[in-house]
Amino acid sequence: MDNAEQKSPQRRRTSARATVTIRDVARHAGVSVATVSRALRGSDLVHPATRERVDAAIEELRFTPSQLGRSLAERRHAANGIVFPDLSGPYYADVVLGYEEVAATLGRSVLILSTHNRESADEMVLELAGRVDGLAVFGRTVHDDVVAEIVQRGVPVVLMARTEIEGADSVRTENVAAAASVVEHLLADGHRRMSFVGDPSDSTDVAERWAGFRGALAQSGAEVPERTIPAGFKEDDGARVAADLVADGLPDVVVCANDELALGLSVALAEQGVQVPGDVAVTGWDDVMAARYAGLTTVRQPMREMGGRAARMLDARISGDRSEPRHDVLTTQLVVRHSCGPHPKEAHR
Amino acid sequence: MDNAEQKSPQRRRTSARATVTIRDVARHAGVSVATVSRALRGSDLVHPATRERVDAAIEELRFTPSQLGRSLAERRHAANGIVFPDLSGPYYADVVLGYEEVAATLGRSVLILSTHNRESADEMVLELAGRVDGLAVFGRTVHDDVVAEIVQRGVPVVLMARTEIEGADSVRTENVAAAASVVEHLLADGHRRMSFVGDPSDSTDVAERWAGFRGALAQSGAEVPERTIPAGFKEDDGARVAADLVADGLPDVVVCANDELALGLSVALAEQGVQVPGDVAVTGWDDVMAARYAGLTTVRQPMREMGGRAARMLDARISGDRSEPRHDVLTTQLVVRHSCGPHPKEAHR
DNA sequence: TTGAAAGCGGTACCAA
DNA sequence: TTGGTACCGCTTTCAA
Repeated sequence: MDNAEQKSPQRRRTSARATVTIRDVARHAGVSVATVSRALRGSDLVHPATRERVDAAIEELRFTPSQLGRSLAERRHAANGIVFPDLSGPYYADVVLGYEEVAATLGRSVLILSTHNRESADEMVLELAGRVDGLAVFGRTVHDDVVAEIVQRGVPVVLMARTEIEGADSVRTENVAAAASVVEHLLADGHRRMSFVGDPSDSTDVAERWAGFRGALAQSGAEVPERTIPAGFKEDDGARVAADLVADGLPDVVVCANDELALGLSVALAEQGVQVPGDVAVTGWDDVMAARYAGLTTVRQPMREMGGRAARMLDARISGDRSEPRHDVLTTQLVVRHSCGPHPKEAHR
Repeated sequence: MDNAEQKSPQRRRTSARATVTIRDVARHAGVSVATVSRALRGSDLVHPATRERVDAAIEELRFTPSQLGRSLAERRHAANGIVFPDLSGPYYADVVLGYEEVAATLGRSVLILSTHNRESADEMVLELAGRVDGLAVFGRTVHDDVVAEIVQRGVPVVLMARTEIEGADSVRTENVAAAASVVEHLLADGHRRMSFVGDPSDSTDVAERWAGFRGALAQSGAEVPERTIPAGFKEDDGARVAADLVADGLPDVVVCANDELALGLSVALAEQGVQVPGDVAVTGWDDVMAARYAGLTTVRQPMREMGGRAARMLDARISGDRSEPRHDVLTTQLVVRHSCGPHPKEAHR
């Protein structure tokens, strides 16, 4: 009894406590915290009458259990993370949408992190990994060893649009065959001289698209460009390419690594009096909303599904339903629009 | 002494502990947890030699401090939340981008929640509120009383694109004057009969746009429609409106509550042989990427800045730098493009 | 059915 | 400079 007295030689730091805790509820209801906890969890080891008293106390005190205390005790965060290079652009937003949607359904909150090109990206990701039960990592936002470190800590990781890493799941979209189908379509339309805009060292996706592009051209006997025209993923990058293209002489087609690039390029070309597709055909990748309105031929990717799939894969790992890694590849689809119209020479025949 | 013995009548549940704790590090380094904690926090009350031993132990054990333990002790989450009706569409993505960017800079993680139209939205938001130090809430995703409840719990809230609530900060964009400038521009182009598509009861933004629209028309002496043509915010909603519009007779202009609506409407009209802007002019709102490529006249809103602003407002409240609520209104800008070309009659003069 | 108490993994006060 | 230890708020044995 005097034990209780001895127990608090140290005062509470704040005399007026802001938050109502489970202990307050227990005291108010005249029961132990264990009972309150049980009532909270809906355990059937609580007498109905007792439960009523507890509920009343909870109501009266406007008590909300602390997620922190709960998580610490349960040793789980009930939250997943997702890491992006950059949330701008329509592409990532859709993936996050799918991810969040599924995660929410599974009772998990979602923490997002955009690494931009911050120096501190690695640390930020490691920090994030300490706040979640599972982590989705997009593209080359994080170094391989950081991912490995996270996996080793026991946090399930699913990689999106990135080459596989030991111990981590992955979801990607099909690129090689899609690139080939783009090339084949263009060839059928009479186009021959094709350039590829994008930087294969930027991402696995671009590398695969470039490989598929070259492969299909080689197989058809058409001229295969030595290298890509390097560029980022933004409209501005496309605009910059346009200038060089006009100066160096136009090919029949410019296959771009993504839609924003293709759209920026097209606009810049038009400003310089180059007609699309009349003078040069242009294709993109992703099928973002603007591509539809710009009439851009592109490859549609199931972004939202990719996000959802990632969330589900993580859930399976977290809940222990699956332990072997899994690697999914989602199919993509060529969407032919106006920007790749038949080559003039072909059309004249 | 025997006290220590008595202290563990209860075994650890897991014999092989997965996670390395601060106690392990302390033991390994031959110091107390207090010292490890100090070393961790970079306190200068640690002897260099001691610090070295601690660092070595941390390194060797690959110790990472638990965010949960830390948060519980520090009584702060170091995380902010943001609540959306729906993350789809380019609009919200940009706001999140700005929010995350600033929050990350301020050392806070970001939890996102899309309420969609889930029944359980209120509970989900309340749950989220328990995981963060501050919360940004978008539009009418959450009932007023839920917001009030969260504010009362002491969690700073900033409302975005929503009418003010006692005790919460807010960031909005200017709507009334912008709507008036749209109308004035259209009037100057010779358009007279204007319809407004959107549901004012959907959001504060739409209500204000509708009010500005009516006000400007009334002031000009032009015909003021009795009511809006109700519609949601998606392309599909626009398409549905198109059918009715054609059946009921076209006005000179259709002013839409957002871009997606306007774009969906335009496409559907074109499919029915109605020319934009020849037969009817169309305007949108937001200036999303697709609007540029579709040549849609619209009102540009600083979405990204709105997100960033919200994050900063929360930070000020959380850190106690400010206690009185603040309400920011961001300026918007009319962007004239092809879709609202001069009215035919006007053009012929 | 209930309660006491030992965690979960840190932080920070107090005393040494 | 350090160590001991009482928290932070909740969950879950174990015993009654």
